[in-house]
Amino acid sequence: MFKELNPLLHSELRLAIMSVLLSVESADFVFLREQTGATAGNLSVQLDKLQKAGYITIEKGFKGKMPRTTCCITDEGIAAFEEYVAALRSYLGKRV
Amino acid sequence: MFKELNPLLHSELRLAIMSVLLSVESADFVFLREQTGATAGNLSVQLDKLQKAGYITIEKGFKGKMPRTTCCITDEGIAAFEEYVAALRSYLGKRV
DNA sequence: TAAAGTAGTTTATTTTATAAACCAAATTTT
DNA sequence: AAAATTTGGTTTATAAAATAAACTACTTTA
Repeated sequence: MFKELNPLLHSELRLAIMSVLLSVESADFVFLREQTGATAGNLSVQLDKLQKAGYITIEKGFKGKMPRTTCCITDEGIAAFEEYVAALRSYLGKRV
Repeated sequence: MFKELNPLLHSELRLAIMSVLLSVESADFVFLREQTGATAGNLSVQLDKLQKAGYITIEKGFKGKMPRTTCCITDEGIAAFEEYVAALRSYLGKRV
């Protein structure tokens, strides 16, 4: 009847992160913080979880002298997102 | 950018409960347990939360000698559900 | 009448989300 | 050139949630 909702994606902030990354191919920490409105601490934790799941990649480098963290969604992440949306449909019926 | 997801509805089981109640007008405890696959304990707790939020009504009576708990969605519950779906769209883009 | 089943509730445990505190380096102010 | 502030984060602590396990009360069946 109802499909299971991937608990890693069924989180407001992680869903927002994935949503941003789906639309931009690459986003840095500050951009993600602005777009999602999250606190830096929360963002840091959730990015880590997404990376550990293999849904995003995180690269740390420098822009000039300042640290810069760049995130990209992976193919696996895209697939997981699509599956999450498909699962959601089983709850929302024709509404979506 | 992203709309807030009502935390009361952003829960797999509570969303499933609401989804069932939207489609049937009235459902008893056992039916909800079967449809959602939830344990009785979890279902009991989540029904309570939905009732306290005013999203469903719960009536307790008897079917013969056995207790029977009947649940209905309220207008407020329907409205909250619709709003939740609208908020979800901001995360899912054209996918829904 | 003892065992098993039904319909749930309550309580305890584990997970999760979030915020607060912190750190290191860079920049700005005095 | 110190001192204070800002930037870009991470780590740790706390609050909230989900879930399971244990329990209650009653009924049915053997």
